[in-house]
Amino acid sequence: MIQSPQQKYNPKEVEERIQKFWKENNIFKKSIEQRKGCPPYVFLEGPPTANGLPHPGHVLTRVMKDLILRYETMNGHYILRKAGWDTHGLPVEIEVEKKLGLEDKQAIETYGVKKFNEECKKSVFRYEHAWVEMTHRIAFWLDMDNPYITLKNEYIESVWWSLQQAWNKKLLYRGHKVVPYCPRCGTALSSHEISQGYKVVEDPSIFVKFKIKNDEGYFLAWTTTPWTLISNVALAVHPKEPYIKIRTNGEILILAEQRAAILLKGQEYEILDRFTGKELEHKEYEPLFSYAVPDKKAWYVVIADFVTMEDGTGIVHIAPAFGEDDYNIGRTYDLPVVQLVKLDGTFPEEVTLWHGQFVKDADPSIIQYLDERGILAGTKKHTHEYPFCWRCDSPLLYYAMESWFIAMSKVQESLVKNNNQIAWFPPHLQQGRFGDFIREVKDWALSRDRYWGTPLPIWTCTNKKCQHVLCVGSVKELRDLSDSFPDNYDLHKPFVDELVVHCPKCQTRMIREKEVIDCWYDSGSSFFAQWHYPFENKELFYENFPIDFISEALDQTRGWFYSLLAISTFLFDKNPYKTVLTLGLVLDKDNQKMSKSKKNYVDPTIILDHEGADALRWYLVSANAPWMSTRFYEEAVKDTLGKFLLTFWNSYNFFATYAVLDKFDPQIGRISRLKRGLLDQWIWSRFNKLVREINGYMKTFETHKAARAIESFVIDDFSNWYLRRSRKRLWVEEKTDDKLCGYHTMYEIFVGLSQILAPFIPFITEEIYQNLKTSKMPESVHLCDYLTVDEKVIDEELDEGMEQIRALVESGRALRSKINIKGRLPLPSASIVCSKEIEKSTKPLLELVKEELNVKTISYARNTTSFMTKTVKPKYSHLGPKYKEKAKNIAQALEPMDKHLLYEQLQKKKDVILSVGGEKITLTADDFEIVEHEKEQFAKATVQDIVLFLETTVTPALEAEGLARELIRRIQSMRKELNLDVEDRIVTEVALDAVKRDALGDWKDHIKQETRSKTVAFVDKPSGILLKKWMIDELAVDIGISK
RNA sequence: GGGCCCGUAGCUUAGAUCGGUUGGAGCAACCGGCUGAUAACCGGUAGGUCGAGAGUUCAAAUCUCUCCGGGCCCA
Repeated sequence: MIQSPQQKYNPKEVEERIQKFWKENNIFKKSIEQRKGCPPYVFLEGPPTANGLPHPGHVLTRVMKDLILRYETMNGHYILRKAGWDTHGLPVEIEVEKKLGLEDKQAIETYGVKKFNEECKKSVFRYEHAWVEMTHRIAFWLDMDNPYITLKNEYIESVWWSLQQAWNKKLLYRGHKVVPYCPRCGTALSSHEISQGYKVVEDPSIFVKFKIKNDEGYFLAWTTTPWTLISNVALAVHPKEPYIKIRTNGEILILAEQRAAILLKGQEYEILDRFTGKELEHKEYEPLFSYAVPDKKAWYVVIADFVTMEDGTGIVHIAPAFGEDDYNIGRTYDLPVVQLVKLDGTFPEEVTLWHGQFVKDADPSIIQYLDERGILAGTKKHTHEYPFCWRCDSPLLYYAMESWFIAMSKVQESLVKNNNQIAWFPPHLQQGRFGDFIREVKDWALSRDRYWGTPLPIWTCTNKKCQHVLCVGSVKELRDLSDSFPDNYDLHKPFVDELVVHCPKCQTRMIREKEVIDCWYDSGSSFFAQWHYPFENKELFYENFPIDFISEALDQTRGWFYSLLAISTFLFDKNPYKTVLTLGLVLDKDNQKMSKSKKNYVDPTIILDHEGADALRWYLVSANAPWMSTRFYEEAVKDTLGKFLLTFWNSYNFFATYAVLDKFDPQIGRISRLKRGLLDQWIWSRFNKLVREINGYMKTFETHKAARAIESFVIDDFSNWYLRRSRKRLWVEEKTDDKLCGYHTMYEIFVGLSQILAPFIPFITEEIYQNLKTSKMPESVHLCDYLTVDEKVIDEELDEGMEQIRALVESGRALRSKINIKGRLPLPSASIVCSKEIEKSTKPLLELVKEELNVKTISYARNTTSFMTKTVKPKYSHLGPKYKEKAKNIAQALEPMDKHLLYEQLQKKKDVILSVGGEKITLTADDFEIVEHEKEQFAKATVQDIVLFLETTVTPALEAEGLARELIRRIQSMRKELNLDVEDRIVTEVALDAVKRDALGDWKDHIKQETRSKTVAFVDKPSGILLKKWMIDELAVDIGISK
């Protein structure tokens, strides 16, 4: 039996109650179990790190994931929803460093790596509770009891296995990576660390001459880091740009033509030769310094696209140890990596002149030295951004560090191929940001010289003669290689480093490479490592690969979305996921990124407490396309609550209140839909159209459009039209068929709405469903199947007719307001002028118009003639030039004439003869404009192809009826003021003007009935428990009512 | 510095793929009305250099270029 719902919607209370219901009845578990054996829809959770509090952005991601997963579950898919935690990485270490007051790596070593890593392990779950709580409150159904965790031995073992695969495929190699490095802290900085420390500084920039080998003249190069010249190994030019050889001041120089024009402006120079950069390739020059002893060919010209014509000379000095571009071009040309700078940022012994000096401090001295040797062509101050250490404020050096790489460039074609198999939402990312990235993919710098991470499983034999290197791919392998491998182990530093591992070739002790790996590799391995594949769960893995759906925010494009694809590509040569939904960022009210330092951070729990999870979810889903950034602030969620959720709740409340009153039972007396009235058929047709529309939008993740379609259905079609139009039939006391049809239709729509809305707003829909469901229906709305459209019930003609009817009603009401005739005053008739087609589609619904417009009769006409009259108006632009000064007199003569008669005369006789100042003047139709307007007793409104006329003559009878309605309304509002029950009966006494009293005689019974009065008496002095004086227009009325 | 996305009324937005009459809604404001479900509803009024400028065109919110602002990613 349907129960009376709460009048006020209290989100927190409803949500807590529903959570309890789900928990007690294991609904989440059942929603998965019940689909066992159904086609799977594989989802992979992008693991968050729980060492920080969840952010509104995380809420959005979780809401969107939940929406899609609930939707697909209801559509009959079996979906596992394993949670995951990302636990390694530098941010974790930094948090712990701060907490323990450790300043640098040395301090960590002193503190003890074991203790440090234990702290890290604790730290990663510091806010786990907050994450679990948030996930729970927004109702993201996720199996958080069995998450994958990247720090677990099993997880690490799977990662090791994959690294061994890379090793076996010869993709894992040791090389150099140029990183921003702080010489004081002795550590490389991650990109997010350096982005905090850019400053604008002024540095010396110098022009240097490099003597061409076996030829006269010099290459003129430019640099802002003179200290790197000592490690110079090449010069780079742009392949396509023109270069010139010139003679100026008795010197021969080569530089870019464009740059010469700017640098040597006003100076005289003679152009000796002209060529493209490409032609200079491999031309040799003499080194500036003799400190470097390269092991490979060096000191020649290379070509590179990154050379710009915006500054410098178009010739760039290359030192592969100190610049990423330099390093990459060095790899292309197999240049030596000359690195004449020590880790502490000073020059080593071989650089005799500046030995022991900090490189940046040595710049002036180097410049002076070059000048003395006559190879300095000029200096210039250069202002640019330069990174500084956020910790100690030292200038950072770009510095080539030894690093392990995965040779992604070798599988670039597969990456592109596999990317093309993925359905990207929004599509532009596939070939845009992401496609660009993988087309120019660089080798993945995998290793991090840090502590808290998956250890790189590479061991090297310490025997100088052997030097065997191996990559371990399982715990068993490692155990077999080592002495005394304990039962209790933890595959982190320092355990792995302390193991005594023997070389399988010479039995000498092997030492592990000290690094850990990039934590992006950890999370990118989740698609197999979550199952401990290939050591366990092989079948589970194959059932869940490739993944159907992943979704994260835009910043993951080159993060997790890439690391998954990269790893899957070299392991399986397959795209790991079929569909990826990229979400926009969540910004604050002013479109600014949320951050704690800016204090514009909105705490989601406040909104959850005030507006509730459903309002929050609905706002996030309906506000914007998922891939667009969304502003997030409480006021916006509040609007959503008021606009949509409360309307939904109140219409449900209205229905349920009456259903309870009438003891409506959905299982009794159901009337076939075809036998129901047109209004019922119409709303059912609309509802099915809505279902069709939603399913279309959900396929393309246009969740905002789906949400808005539902919103407009609920508010406009269902609440404001269907329910409003249905109110009267519920007020009837006896159980009419019409009333029953209404109840059944409303019931079916509410059940249907709770089902289609369930993935969006899981709480309120469950609340409604629980009250409405019969014992034959699934125990939770989340165990129902999603609705599919019933095309048969969609009636386009009815729909169109209703559209026209609603447009008519609207314009009719506007018309009444324009001519100032209140809606309560009945009018004798309305006429609709329209085509036969429109008549056909609107005729069955005409009763609605009649009631809404409060007219006695309504009829159709094909044309407007009987309502309009045509008149003429003198056309002064015509009469003026023709009659000059007489025109004024003509106008005067026309003035008193009946313009309609004039029109008719012009129609019949074609002319009109006037006598003006004794002169006869003949005017023809050309001299007039025809003006059309409605006859006096009609008011006219036009909607599209329909013209509506209201007859405005009010008879005394109509006036009496209008007055009766005015009285009813006032008595009703007094009932409301007394807070009476709908069923309560009252005694009504009314005092009003005697004439009106007589006129109202016929309406007394009607008033009695409408106001549920036992008696209605016209008296001189009304009595009652509530007495009120009213003014109805000019008429004073006193009313008294009592129970 | 480079790449990508975004910019429409005070706010939230439709319209942009494919140029075509006067750029639609909702919220908020104001005026009027209605109300025995509603924090609602109905009618009206006001509110727009469609981020700016230039170009293409008979015609640009829509196409092109430049610039400005915001965001993300990469340097």
